[in-house]
Amino acid sequence: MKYCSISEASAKFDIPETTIRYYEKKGLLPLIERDAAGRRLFSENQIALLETVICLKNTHMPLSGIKQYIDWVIEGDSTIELRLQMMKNHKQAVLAEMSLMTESLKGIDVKNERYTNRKNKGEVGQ
Amino acid sequence: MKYCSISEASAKFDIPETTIRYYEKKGLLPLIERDAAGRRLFSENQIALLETVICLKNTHMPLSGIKQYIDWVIEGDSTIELRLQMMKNHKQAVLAEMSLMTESLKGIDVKNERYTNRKNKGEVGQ
DNA sequence: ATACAACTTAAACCATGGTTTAAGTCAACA
DNA sequence: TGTTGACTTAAACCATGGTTTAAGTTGTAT
Repeated sequence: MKYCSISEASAKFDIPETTIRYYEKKGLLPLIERDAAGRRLFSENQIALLETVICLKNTHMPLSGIKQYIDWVIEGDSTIELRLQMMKNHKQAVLAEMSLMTESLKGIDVKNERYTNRKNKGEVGQ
Repeated sequence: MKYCSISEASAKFDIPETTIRYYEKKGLLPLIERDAAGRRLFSENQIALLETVICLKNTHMPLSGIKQYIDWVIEGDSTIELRLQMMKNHKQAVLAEMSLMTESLKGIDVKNERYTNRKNKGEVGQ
């Protein structure tokens, strides 16, 4: 199996090494191996897990939630139903958040149009 | 003109009164009037401004950015171009963020499908 | 008139998600 | 051999976005 260093993992996902160490300390990246000098060695499995962590982070799951998910991964196949349910709930939350963002963007656009109109008409206000 | 109390504003937008006071303190809600007892009175204009603040917050603009925007609103029509440009940039940032969220959701889905397959096939792994 | 709910303030406190610092270890190259 | 650069650690520090606390004022209902 191919291993990679923390600097390679950092470059691969464009996140600081400090953040990777922080995630490990928080329990989001368990079971990372070390070389003779104590340096982290990321297996392909660990890289896949880190990618999952990043996907969950990108969709605004709190680190505590990500940790719960990772704990279930470590626990094994008995937790697959729990994980699927968690992901289902999370996906709904993300879609709701994106809806809110879309609605809020619309609200902002409405004001922008007012500005643009005012610019041409010389009105005053917010 | 119709005025409303902090509790009415709080109810209208479903945000805590403490948060509204915090926003005022941070300069996001300037020029709020007071009654004889020193209580906040929100004019329709203020309510519209609060709605803008909330739209910007919902789309993850930092409070410091929202304050800049509000400062420009207060400054008057000479800042309309600046505001339009800011909103244009912000909108691009929000669309990029939503893209990343959508991509990350896909990444999560791929893993979920693997789980579902494994559940049926009895494989092992993340 | 008195009790209650709703309001006021400034300041301390809190959670989240990192980042920075200080001190040290190690491998490889000149 | 020594110095350079990448790595290690624990712990302190930081920014953001509020929330809570403590102490006090006000308006309305009984």
